[in-house]
Amino acid sequence: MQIGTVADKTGVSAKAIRYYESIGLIAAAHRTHSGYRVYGDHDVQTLRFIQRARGLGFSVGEVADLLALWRDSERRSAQVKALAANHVADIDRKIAGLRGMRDTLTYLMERCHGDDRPECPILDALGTDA
Amino acid sequence: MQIGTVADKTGVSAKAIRYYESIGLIAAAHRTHSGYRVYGDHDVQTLRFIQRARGLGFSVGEVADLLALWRDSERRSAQVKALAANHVADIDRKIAGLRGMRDTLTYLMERCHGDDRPECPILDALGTDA
DNA sequence: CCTTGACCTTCCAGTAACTGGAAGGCTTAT
DNA sequence: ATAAGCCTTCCAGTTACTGGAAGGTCAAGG
Repeated sequence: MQIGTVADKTGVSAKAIRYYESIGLIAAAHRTHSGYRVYGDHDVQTLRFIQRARGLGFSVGEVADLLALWRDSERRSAQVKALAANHVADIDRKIAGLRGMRDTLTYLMERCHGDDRPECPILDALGTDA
Repeated sequence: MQIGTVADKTGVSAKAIRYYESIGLIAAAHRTHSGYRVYGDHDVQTLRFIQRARGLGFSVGEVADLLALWRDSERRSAQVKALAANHVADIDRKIAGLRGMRDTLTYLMERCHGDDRPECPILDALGTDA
């Protein structure tokens, strides 16, 4: 299989696959005599795993850890769960931050007439000395 | 006022102030004969505005728009409100994405024993062919 | 007068996780 | 022979800065 086929099968772009190889997230692919990368079903599995983990918001570094655990038959599920728990905590922090922004903005927007006049509590809130 | 004083007063780092100048978000500061940047209270106001807008998650480009509106006495509050509304929509999309991740992860975590055994539905979910 | 310390200056590199594009090689079909 | 559609590598750009190097400036102290 060439890289384009793998890209189609996994949803990971050819660019991204090369990138993952360059940073060592996946092993360097075998090459044809002319230098083309060659992949097998196993690589497709790995890239799907990566794609799903990235889709759940895990960083590439965390994905590397997850991959290692996935391959380690001696792993303790507690390790995986802990990794996931940390990630959920990260997500919760992000959500909390975004909700704070959202609440402030909607509060200000409710008070903004949103018409042809210049008065605007949103700008007032950003610009006051307080 | 030197840049360090302004940084202290506004919470914007000296590095960031120089960066904002370099990208044109703020005007180039006057200089002393020896090349030091000099600021006044007006600049402090502007940087506070920027800091607050960034704190609400507006991109630097959006902040530039907000600053222009802030300075424009002819502005229509509808413009400001529309900008804010777009940003809230962005935030909502981000929150929705994060919540989806969070829900999937907590669902899987609830089913993971999290003990010394290797079985783990989290890895299973990432690695299955489906 | 000289030094020390705390400022300031510019410029380069790095961050995360890729994407886009240029320049050029390979394969297969026409 | 050439065109289409792959593939290759390498460089640049994205966002919003931060860190650090190398060096100039200014006020205080010895």
